[in-house]
Amino acid sequence: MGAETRGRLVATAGDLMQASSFAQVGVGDVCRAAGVNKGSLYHFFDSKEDLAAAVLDAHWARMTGLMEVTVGGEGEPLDRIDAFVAAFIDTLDQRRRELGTTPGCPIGSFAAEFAGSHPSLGPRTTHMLGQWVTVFERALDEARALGHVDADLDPAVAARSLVGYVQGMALMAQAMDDPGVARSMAVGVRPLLQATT
Amino acid sequence: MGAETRGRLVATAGDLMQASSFAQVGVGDVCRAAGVNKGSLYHFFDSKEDLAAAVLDAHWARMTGLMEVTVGGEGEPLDRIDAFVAAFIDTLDQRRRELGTTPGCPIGSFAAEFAGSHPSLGPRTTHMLGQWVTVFERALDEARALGHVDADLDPAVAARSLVGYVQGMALMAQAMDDPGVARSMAVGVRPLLQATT
DNA sequence: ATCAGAATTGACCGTTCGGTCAACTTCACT
DNA sequence: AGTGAAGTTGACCGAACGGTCAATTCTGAT
Repeated sequence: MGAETRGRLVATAGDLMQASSFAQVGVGDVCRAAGVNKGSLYHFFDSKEDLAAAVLDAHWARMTGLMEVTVGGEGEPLDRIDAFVAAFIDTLDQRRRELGTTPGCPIGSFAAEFAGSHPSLGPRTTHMLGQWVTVFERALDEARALGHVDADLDPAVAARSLVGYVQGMALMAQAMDDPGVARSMAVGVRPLLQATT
Repeated sequence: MGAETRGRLVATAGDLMQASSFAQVGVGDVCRAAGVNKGSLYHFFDSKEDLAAAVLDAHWARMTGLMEVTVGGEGEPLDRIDAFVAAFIDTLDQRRRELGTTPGCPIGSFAAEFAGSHPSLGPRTTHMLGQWVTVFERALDEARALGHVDADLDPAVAARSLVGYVQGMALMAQAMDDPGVARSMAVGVRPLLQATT
């Protein structure tokens, strides 16, 4: 079945691109690493850009899955946000073991590479970050109704700040090649949200 | 004098690379935009990597300059940190006007692109981020001595969190192509530092 | 005025890139 | 068993890449 080949291509390309970047990884590299010929790759994908879009979607699917079981789970909203951050850092750890180097946030890295320069991939990442903000925003609405955060807090702004902070955590961990850096930064989440409990 | 040509090459390469990325910008692009022949570029720089190192140093020089007049200035330490953040966002605004698109943090963007994949540029960016953290850390030491932040606060961790947060601010602003996003996130700086005043 | 070295030119090189293609094999379905 | 689509192969293409180089011009010190 070709679906398996396609999946292997997406997974391999995702690994390579997360370990370095979209531009640094050639389609030849992906094919070699995946054990697939170039013609096959272009049977499944129209272009390198199309492959990158599939990679991005795969990353985003994993991210939304992570959000569902944490932010969308049970318990108090701020605890659920904490749970997401912890789980996110765990994936950093896991990916570091798989890739041999600490990656950044797959969404954020693509966003930084494509923003303002790539006409289709850039907006796609921007939209994902926007959805991400919305998920946090809903949890913060809930927390505000419960009085768990300061009443003056603007959930929309705070949610955006939180996504940004997570991006910064990932970037610092990537630069230092140590997920522990992100873990130490996690204590800043609650203060950032002006939690009152 | 050749120094001017060299400077124009660094400035042009800096603009192009900040608007997209190192890998996306070819030396031919840089030469064309700078009005310089390729041979001249290789008279001043050993390689594209060498050029990128010069670009990075130029960015870092501007950043340290910004830090000196803000964090290293007069007044209370937390106010000086606020001043830096405000000035940093101003440069985002200014660069957006110059480049036509909102850039990320020049240091952070390079760090994300090179970390773990480029043997000389990666560590260089990491070192810069480390120095950046140290500057904040000293200001936070001062703030702690003055009782302006919670006594339990670990200045080293908080300083790293702050640099990360600034990176996240820049990334979000870049993705949304709106420095206003970063400006709205600035209100999170004080809470992040657990300021008590 | 001279001359050495810096700066500049633009053609050129080998490689790698993203992408194409016609031919071949495998698979699902009747 | 037969058939058409899906999947696979590997050679191939033009363009763009980073980088080189011999030749030429500019420049500042003597």
